[in-house]
Amino acid sequence: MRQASLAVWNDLVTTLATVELKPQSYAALLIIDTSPGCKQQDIADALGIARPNLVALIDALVERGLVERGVNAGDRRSYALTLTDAGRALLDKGRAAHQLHEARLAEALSPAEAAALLASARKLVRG
Amino acid sequence: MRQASLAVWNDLVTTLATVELKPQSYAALLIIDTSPGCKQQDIADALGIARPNLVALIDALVERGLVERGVNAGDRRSYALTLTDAGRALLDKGRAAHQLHEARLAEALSPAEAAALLASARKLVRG
DNA sequence: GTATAATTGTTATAGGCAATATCTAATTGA
DNA sequence: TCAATTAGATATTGCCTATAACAATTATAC
Repeated sequence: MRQASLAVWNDLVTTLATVELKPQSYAALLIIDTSPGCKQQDIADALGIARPNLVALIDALVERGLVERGVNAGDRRSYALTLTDAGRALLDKGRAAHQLHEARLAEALSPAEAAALLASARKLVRG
Repeated sequence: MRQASLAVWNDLVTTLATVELKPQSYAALLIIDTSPGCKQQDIADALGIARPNLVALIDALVERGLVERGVNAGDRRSYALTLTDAGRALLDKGRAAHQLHEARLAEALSPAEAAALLASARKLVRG
């Protein structure tokens, strides 16, 4: 099971790499797109990593002109993260790559199998 | 799915920790018990890790008096790894912990679900 | 209303795990 | 016999994550 998870993960990594994204960068873009103006902390929580390790990740996205650290009027401690046009464009490419990855999984597993797998996975996460 | 794999893995880690074993140490003991006199390389291959990283692992097991590096008459380059009595005793405790872990999984998943999960996992590893 | 606590982002640092390069000793094979 | 291969070991590197400590800002308690 661990091997399977790793195999799927590696496929996702290589697929996203075609658009110069890592799973974490892609996930961060997705979150910022869904919740514009969110804080870095929100992303760290969603990704399940510690705050310090997020700084470099966001740094890289800002440096590539994909994300902007705007000022948050209500709380000047935190940034209001938003996607740039370039960020939205790359996110679309990332989504396409992601779908490619999912399609590859669909070749290996029938829809019923995939659904059962996800259901079992969820039970294991809870339990 | 990645989260599920991680959750299961973490449960195994903490369960084995109660007998002072890591998954890799436990696996190494299992392999040596199954194939007494095997080489370090065999274990590295089985564990899927590089040879240099195995040295410290075996070092630790030898230092704890669980494993012995015997001479291999036929090939003096390699060691003939064997379990000591203490190693066999701890391996038994490890097996008990492992079964506890499996029992905990069985609470979350029915036998049919578990079988389906494993079948899907195998397909994904191949594909 | 001020003092204390908590939060946000940041830096520096350390630990765990895996990979590569290189070395010695020993074995195999042309 | 000499070159190539193999086993183990050491050193080094990189990647990812976690912790500690800090400045700035906000929230809470008294």
